[in-house]
Amino acid sequence: MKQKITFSLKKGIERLEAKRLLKSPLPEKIPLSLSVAPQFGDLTTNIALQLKSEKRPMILANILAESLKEIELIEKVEVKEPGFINIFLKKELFYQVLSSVLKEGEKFGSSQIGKREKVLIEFVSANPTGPLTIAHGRQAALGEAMAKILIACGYQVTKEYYLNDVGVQIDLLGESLSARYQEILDLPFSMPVDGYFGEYLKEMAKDLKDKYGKELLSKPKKFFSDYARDSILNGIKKDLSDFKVHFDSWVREGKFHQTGKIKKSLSLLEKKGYLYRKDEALWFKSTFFGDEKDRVLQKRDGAYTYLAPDIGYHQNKYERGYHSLIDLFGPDHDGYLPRLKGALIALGHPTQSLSIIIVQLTTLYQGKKKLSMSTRKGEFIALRELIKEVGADVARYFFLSRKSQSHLDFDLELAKKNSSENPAYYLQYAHSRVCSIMKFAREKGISCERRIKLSCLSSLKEKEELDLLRLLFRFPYLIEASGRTLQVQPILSFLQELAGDFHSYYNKFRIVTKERDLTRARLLLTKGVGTVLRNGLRLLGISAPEKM
RNA sequence: GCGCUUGUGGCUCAAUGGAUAGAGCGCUGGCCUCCGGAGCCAGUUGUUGGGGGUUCAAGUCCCUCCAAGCGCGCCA
Repeated sequence: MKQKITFSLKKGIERLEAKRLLKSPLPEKIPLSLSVAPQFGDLTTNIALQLKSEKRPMILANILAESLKEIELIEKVEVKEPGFINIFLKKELFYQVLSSVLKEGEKFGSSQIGKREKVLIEFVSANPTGPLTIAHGRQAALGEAMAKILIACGYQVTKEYYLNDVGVQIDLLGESLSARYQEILDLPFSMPVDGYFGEYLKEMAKDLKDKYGKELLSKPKKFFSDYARDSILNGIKKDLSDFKVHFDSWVREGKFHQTGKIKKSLSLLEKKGYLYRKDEALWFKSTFFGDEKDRVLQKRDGAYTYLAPDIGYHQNKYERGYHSLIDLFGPDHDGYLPRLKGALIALGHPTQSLSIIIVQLTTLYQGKKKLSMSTRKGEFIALRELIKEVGADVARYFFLSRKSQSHLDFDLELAKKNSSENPAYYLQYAHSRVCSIMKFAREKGISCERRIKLSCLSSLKEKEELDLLRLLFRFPYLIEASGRTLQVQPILSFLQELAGDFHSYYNKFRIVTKERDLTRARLLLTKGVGTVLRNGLRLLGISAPEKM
């Protein structure tokens, strides 16, 4: 429908051009958006306001509006000051939408705009030095949702977790565990200054003592760091699976050190002239790409900095055939971006091929008290505790109901207290209500499972019914927009509106009545609403229960 | 000090530069002999941090000031 309208508008504009009414070049894109309020129709365009002309926008708008009236399924076209063109669609179109919802089922809302393009989305990637925190939970919820949305838009998506499994942090982790082990054996011990002080290492040390007694005292450092790393990693994997987040691929940083990939990327940079030596270290000219200073890639002692393997890793993503990369990072990485982006541009990759999304922190409150979140100091609320307190669905709802660049305040007490009146349940309740109505109808022997007759839908005449149909009509466009902008939150707002309208409708009208055609039509509408709710919730990773 | 992000009812947050700034929580008062009351209906709450500017149109863009969070290593 949208395509037909933009096509017609385009032709209209070309005619204006031919009459030499325009001063500006033809616009590349015709803006056509879903209207914000019912009195402005279903679709609206401000194109007449954007064209530069000697004529007033209202005049242009009227000319363009004329040509739209020819299109099938358009009820009427109105032009409003200062030059909006508002398009009202016919009821029949909405009946058709409902019938495609019912026909397509769980596919409704999907599209092929991604053209099977390969996309790699990397998120969480927490170091295996401690349990996942709430901040990681937010990234996990967002990344998982984005991936599902992109898949629905027809992209080939790989979800990847990059594991920093080597280096100073892991050494420190091992030393910390080793110290805790000595502590629990009542031997003198000293924690490294920058070590990890969380309770989880004490517990791990206790496990070691229970299993092996004093046997491990002679083990080398590497034993402790490997042990700590692997058992924390197992914990992370379990947390993720409890949070219903699944990764297609796990990549270890260690692999890049071994295979010489880092060296290869660096020599490529060198060939292009972006590297130099100073003070016995190897530097990258990141200032050339807008960074505040140049960065060291290889230290005086020959070891790589964090940046070097990361360049190798990203280069490797491109080599694996991905056209576009998405990274979700925490806000502590924002100063880091210019160097990474700079390096990838230096390697010849188009700047638009890399989208980096900074996911802001979540500040956790217990009532008025702010809880700190440092993994090293051991002060944090683990994701698993949050899930235990409020459940995975509620946690997801909170994470996704804010746009990613907003700081999010999460009051644990409130979330617990309000658990029975939680906004997350509002959506799920609407879905269960749909299921319950369908069940009621089935038990009464009323079936609407057979072939859908459009003629029966014409009994849907109430304003509330048409409004619900309008919402169903919007859904596919919303998913497309979400796939383009990587904004997840609008889907949640939409579902909230759909659930709200359905709840109101249910309270105002009876679905199952004595009139057969009306009942059948309303049941189909109910079923369609349920399908869209379920599809939307699935994209967000929130379950859609049939009963609550 | 510099950089990034944020500032919207009492609280937590929405609003592709568009038309009357919306939800939830809270508070007040109503609604089940009938498809689930985890719901619905009505009411209450706003100089969108302050000040300038751009635009037919600014919560949204630009400048400036104020406030909060984060970041400014040959750490990761």
